[in-house]
Amino acid sequence: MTCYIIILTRTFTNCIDGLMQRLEKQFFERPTLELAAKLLGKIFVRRIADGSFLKGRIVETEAYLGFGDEACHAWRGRTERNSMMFAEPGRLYVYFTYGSHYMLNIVSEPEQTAGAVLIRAMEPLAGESFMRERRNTSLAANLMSGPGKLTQAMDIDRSCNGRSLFEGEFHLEDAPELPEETIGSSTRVGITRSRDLPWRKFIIGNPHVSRVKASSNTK
DNA sequence: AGCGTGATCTTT
DNA sequence: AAGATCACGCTG
Repeated sequence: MTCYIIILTRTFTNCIDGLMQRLEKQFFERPTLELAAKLLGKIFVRRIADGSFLKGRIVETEAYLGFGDEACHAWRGRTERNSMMFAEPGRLYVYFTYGSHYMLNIVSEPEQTAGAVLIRAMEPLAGESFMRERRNTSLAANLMSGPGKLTQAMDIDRSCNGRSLFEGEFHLEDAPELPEETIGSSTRVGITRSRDLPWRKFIIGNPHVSRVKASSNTK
């Protein structure tokens, strides 16, 4: 009997998984700020060398726009570092900062228009032992609760810059749309220019959202 | 609250 | 060639 229930549960779970499709190109073809909110709850997936998967549910993002947003790397135009922000939506923009951290962004806006969504935090869903080893911590809420942490956990570095979410080792899995009242907005973290824009989006109350100094994660 | 870290960009 | 800045994380 117990066995039967387990099999039924498994089957049901697999069905649910089966219904959740890989996100295709059209999903990313929307304004960056809207994309930043719609990405919350979606599942970022990387297949690693041994064939297994690292998965994380996106719980915190920030929007960056080339035009009219002085906090964006591309606000003064194209340079060698920021050029991936001008690519077509659905590619990864990965850069190095503060002498030690890689930042993961998903490119938005049509080709030749700069825009991207910074992935700031994820909730680990698969591959946690791999992540624990890379992060050197045992606490789940410390694996991917920050933009530098999640790239370390998922072994994402400069070599991932420009990779596509529509082929190869990276993709996003769809997930049910979140109720609007579960999504919070705030100003972006760690910037000086254009600091008043409420372009940070997060899932209210989720323990994997990054801790920010003297600000709220509640609204 | 302070500091390591190094690539990138601006200014000389 | 030199200096400033930086979409951060860790220790204390």
